[in-house]
Amino acid sequence: MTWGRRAHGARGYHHGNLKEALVRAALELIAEKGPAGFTFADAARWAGVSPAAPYRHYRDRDALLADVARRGFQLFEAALTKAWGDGRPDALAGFDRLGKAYLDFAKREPAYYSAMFEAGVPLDADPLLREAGERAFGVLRAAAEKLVALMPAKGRPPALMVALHIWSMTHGIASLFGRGDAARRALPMPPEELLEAAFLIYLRGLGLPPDATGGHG
Amino acid sequence: MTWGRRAHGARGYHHGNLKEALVRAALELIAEKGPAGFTFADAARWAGVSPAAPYRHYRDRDALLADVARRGFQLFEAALTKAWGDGRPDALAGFDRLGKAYLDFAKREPAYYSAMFEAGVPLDADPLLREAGERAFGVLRAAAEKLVALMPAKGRPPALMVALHIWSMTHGIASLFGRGDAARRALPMPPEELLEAAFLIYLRGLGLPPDATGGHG
DNA sequence: GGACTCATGTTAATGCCCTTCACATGAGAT
DNA sequence: ATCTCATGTGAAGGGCATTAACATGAGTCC
Repeated sequence: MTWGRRAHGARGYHHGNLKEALVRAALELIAEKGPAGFTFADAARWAGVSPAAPYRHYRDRDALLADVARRGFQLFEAALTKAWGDGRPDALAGFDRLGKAYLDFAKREPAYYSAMFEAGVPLDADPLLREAGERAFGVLRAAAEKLVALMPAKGRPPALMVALHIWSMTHGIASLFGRGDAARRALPMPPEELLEAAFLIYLRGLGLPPDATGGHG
Repeated sequence: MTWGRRAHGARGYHHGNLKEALVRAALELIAEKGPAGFTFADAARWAGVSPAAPYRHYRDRDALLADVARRGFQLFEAALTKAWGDGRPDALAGFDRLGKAYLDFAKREPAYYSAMFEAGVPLDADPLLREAGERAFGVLRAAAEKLVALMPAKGRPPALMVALHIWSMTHGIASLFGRGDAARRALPMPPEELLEAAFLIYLRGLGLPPDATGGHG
């Protein structure tokens, strides 16, 4: 009962910043027990308020989850944008950082990642959520545009398709092997290496200049 | 209350086949409301028994879910094995069927697929579950062995890595775009085409004989 | 300053679900 | 016919989701 009244700056009757506290609580609880084992009442308890208080800020548990997912997509977009670094010094290097940033996000922010991709949050639930997700994907797509521009125009694949391939591969690896949790499969190599090798093979299949790939995997 | 007493062959006090009925109920309910919106009590109601009855067959809700996942992996393995067809007439054709069978399973058996990959069932929970999952993956791995055997020994990639790449890519596509549900993203092309194109590019990147790929995507 | 208003919290209450316990039933063994 | 045990029932305790009625206090308007 005395956990955070002063520590977090909470006051007496009114919390003052309950919405943010609920989001933090959700992240803690999701990271701890998975998206399924997170309850609205838990979040309220964690924030030090009564079980009914969260309803003043979120319509229901799913709305809170959707908000967490939306914030996650924003952070995700920022991380991807930073990693891409406008494709410098070249698109290949940028792509490599992009993939690592994706896996890194899944590993370092498993709670956000769960909410974004595994919690079964319907994207239609919130237009803001859908938009945030599409903006994050937009980074991948813009990167793919620059990547295919390296290729000779003849036989150049659609950038959207390339972006979807990269996304699928990376998400597949993150989803199957991404977290060190006990719930996931074991791997004979780190996920980053698995992904990097896949990138190199895929890019070679696209006909990208082999000299820029730094040799072999 | 009268829905299935006779229709499903259930008797009076004793159901007679409750375990199977619970599995079917779980599949129905997961398909309908997702793995999260499935409750033990619902399954009991669906089977026409009291809420306490399922506990005679499963320790708890998660155990039922794990059993559904285990059965799913068995069906999955059978579907993949059949699709692979021992790599005839060649490994490329077999691989193509394998990918389609993977997506097809995700689409036709969303309830099984959810339980297997998205319900957060810990693989450690049941040794039988883990084994079933590994046997299903074994089909992919055996196929990858035959595939890399087509390549010149020099620079031949590890078959396990190839299997993991294929698995990740396919799972990524299935997970992100696989089902027609409203909860998933829209695609400018059917997932099967997206996957097939990725296969072709990836195999070309591996240096597989281009003439066997049938031209381009 | 004092009263008003409204966002934000609380308590209480309902209904559902999870889980366990004591008890009931009936199918198969002796 | 009786015994036994797997299987099912009903009731009960505890928790969560959700709503309704009420409480608090921060900001606003005189």
